[in-house]
Amino acid sequence: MTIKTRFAPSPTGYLHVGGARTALFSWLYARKHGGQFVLRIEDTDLERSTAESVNAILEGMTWLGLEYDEGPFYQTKRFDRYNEVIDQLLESGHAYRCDCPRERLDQLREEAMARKEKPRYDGCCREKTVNPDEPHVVRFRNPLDGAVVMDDMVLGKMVFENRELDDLIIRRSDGSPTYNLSVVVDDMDMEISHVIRGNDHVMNTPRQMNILHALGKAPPKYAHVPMILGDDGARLSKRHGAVSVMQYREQGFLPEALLNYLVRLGWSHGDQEIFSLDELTQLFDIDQVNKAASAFNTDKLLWLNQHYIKSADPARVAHLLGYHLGKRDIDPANGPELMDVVMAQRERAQTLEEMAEISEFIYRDFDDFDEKAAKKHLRPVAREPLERMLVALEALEEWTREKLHATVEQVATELGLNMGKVAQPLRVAVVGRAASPGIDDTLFLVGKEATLRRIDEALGYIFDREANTGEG
RNA sequence: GCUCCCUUCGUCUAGCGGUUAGGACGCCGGCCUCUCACGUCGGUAACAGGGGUUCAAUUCCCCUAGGGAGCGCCA
Repeated sequence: MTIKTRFAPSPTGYLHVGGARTALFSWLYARKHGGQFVLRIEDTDLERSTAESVNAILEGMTWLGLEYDEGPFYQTKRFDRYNEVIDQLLESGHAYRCDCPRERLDQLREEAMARKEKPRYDGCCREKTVNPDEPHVVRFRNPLDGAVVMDDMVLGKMVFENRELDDLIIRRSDGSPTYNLSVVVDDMDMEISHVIRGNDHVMNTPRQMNILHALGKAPPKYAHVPMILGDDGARLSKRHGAVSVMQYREQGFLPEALLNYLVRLGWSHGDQEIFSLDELTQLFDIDQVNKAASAFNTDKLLWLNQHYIKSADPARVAHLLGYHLGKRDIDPANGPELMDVVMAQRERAQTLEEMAEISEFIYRDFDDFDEKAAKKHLRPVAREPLERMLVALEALEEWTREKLHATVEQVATELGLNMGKVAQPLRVAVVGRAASPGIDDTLFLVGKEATLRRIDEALGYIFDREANTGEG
């Protein structure tokens, strides 16, 4: 059997992490088995589907690198086919027209709830003959007894009693097909062998299997993957911040980090945490996926992201960093080689956004010293080391890390101080705060001109402080 | 309310009848060190509860509790 999976989002919002993981699982499953992966846009809800959402989903898939072999298919372009199937069902008696007014349906629901029963359609029109020219919907004639058995690849064997199911609408009064009908037709026509989807679809499965059965087709294999919960264990929602995959890019995450994080939510391979896509296509399997929902933990994602920032090709990281610097109105061309910045900062940043932030000092003078840092390091005792550094650096002809390191070391030795006593005031003077890459890297990246200017500024600051407090 | 599903450290998880219940993130501490990090070493912390089955249950069964999903002319 040739393996074919699909990812079928509805374009009513952005691609979120839950959808992305489902897509990843489907993609991996297809890749692992040398099969095909299909992208299908489920836009039968004309009211809520938008072109922006379609673009956002396509963009998200591209960013993640989940390329599809077929599609994107749009259900709105297949209405004729769905109607053909509905008519076929009508003809064979597996479906019937229903003209129950909405008010009656609402009332039915309320009454059932009041009786503490599950709200279901009562089958009122099952045996009625409804005029096709009058307003009506088409319902699927679900079997009244018996049971549907689904052998789910993650949930295991599940049995649904037909009497728990009601006659679902498969064609709306406006003539458009509904979800449960169109998925069945599409999965059938596109020869999807494995339906991998979110847990929220479990209850649809027996209905879809019944429709398939009425059509005389064998059902595909199903795998219902658990939901992803928010940091707080509650259902993931907009309240949790970045739920859209593209927001993670904006925040400076690498796609491989997000993918690696997502695949470990519900799936594992022994104690291994880091997986390349190649490894995953070898190791992943859907029946090892957990049944229980899992909570999204941003701290772990950050850890993975830093791991990938550290191990990714610096040239690529540099390119990406350029984008994030640009968001801060910084033109990387007006500074050192971006690669040098990356090499100096990649062990200090968990995201590219953070890397851009902590690298600002390289490109422009800061407005104020960090209060705590200045208080601690820009004290009168630091005046002499800084004055000496100023002179020594001014005289330095080769602005290299080696020379810079030697200079700092020499000044420290001359004054009988340890490195820290010189490097820290110098760091605060040049960076504005107490944390930065090694002092030689820091000075190298800032450049001679800005370094001298900022040391001078810092000396002025110390001078003012001495004058004001009488410290000394 | 009804139907179905789930339940190991705070979080992600390993475990598939006999383990000092393992790893990872986080957190705490040591080392490294010019700062911050990185790295490294160590520590903290879990089988939801109750019944069975068994020589033996985290592992199998049942019940309870808690959590989730579904119950649309949404997907």
